[in-house]
Amino acid sequence: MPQQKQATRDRILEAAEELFAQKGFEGVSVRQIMSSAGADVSLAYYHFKSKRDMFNQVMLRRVEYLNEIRLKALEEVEQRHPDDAPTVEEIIGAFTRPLMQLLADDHDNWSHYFQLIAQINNSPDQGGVLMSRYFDPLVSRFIDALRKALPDCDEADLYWSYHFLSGALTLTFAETGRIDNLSGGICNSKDVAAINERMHIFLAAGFKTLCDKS
Amino acid sequence: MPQQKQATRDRILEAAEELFAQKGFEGVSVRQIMSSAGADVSLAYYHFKSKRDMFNQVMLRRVEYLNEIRLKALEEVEQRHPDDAPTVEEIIGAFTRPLMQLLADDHDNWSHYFQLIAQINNSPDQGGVLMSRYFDPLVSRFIDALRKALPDCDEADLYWSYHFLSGALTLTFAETGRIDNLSGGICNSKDVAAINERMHIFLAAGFKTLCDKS
DNA sequence: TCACGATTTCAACGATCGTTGAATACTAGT
DNA sequence: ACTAGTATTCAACGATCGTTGAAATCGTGA
Repeated sequence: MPQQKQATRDRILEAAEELFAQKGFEGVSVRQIMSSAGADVSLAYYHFKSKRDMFNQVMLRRVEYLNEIRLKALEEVEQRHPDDAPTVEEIIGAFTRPLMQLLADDHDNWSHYFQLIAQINNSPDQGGVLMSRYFDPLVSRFIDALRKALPDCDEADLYWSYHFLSGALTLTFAETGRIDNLSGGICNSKDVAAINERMHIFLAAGFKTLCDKS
Repeated sequence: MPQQKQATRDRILEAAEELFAQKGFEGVSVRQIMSSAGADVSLAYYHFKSKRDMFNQVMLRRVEYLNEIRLKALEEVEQRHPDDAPTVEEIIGAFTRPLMQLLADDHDNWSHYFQLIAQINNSPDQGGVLMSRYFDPLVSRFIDALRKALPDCDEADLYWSYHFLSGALTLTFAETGRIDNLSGGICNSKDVAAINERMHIFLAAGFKTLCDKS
């Protein structure tokens, strides 16, 4: 694809990503997206088949890279343990820290993408199929690692633990500002460092306790 | 309000609740809601000021009862401990079990309301202010109880722990079916008993571990 | 039985929606 | 400079959106 066309396409996708993340798929019109991208409405249908196709391309644009760096983080942790299994904290850290790092770098507007994922993960309509489509291969790989770290864990406990992790993680992505209100300013939704210090500790404790309950 | 009018209003609110929960505020038209309620479009504007007002009434209809039974559950737990503080597990159980009980009873379509809350909690646009408006007084009351149960806990740790709890809880409400796919059928999104056995264990462990990390 | 107010229906408003085909501007190779 | 194809703009389609005012129907007390 020529450089210029690619640049326009990316501008559209970035505008779409931000607006979809804020207002949801139905809450934004193609006109609003194209206006925010500084282009004519009908140009959307030169670059994409439909609004839904545009949404799919927004998702696809980043998901491959995301799964790649998280898999690499897991492999690095595993290579540090050639004989035994990594700890639960290490595995969960490999799952969450690459994302936190992208947020902390404040590059390429990753926060918008994560906000979009937060909405999708919690949408009863299509959330299940979309999240499974994009993330289940990677997640299964992480669950395999966790199973080795928790060899006596019941399978259902393992999956439910991941479910709780997923909820905690994606609410963090949403950056709704609620914790700011609730805590009276003690906490800040966008304080990545504060989250990075705490999330894997909280979640690893949940995993270990639930999976040892028998 | 006359009985008949109230009945129609409730039919509209129930249809709106279900559709808002599935598709979001912008994803559903007033015509769809009224058609699902079996009434004329313009009747919506006899009973409500606007679509947004209808949405607010959907929220308000249940929130008072919800906060009431959860507060009562907390007070019961506290009365069982006249001298010391309740355990973290007990407090979190008082926070989550009344909701699980409503789901288990399968009465009055509470699942739709909870799905709606899941979406709102994770919506970057208005999620923070809406959740704070409806739930922060009750949540502050629970955090007070947790502070007593964890007297050495850092304030930020306490609030972040609640944040992770909130994410895990509301993703459970969403019932997206993702855990069904991911686990290959081992887990079921709607299996309230399975959740009830696990959630408070996972979350209480997170609270206790994070708040004792110092 | 009648009348009156409360509830519901009918018909339509302007605005905006997603989408399309034709016309225009641009860019690269000759 | 000319041309061919690529990228963008213009104008408009029918459908649906939230909302409204007036007409019709209903239930109720006189």
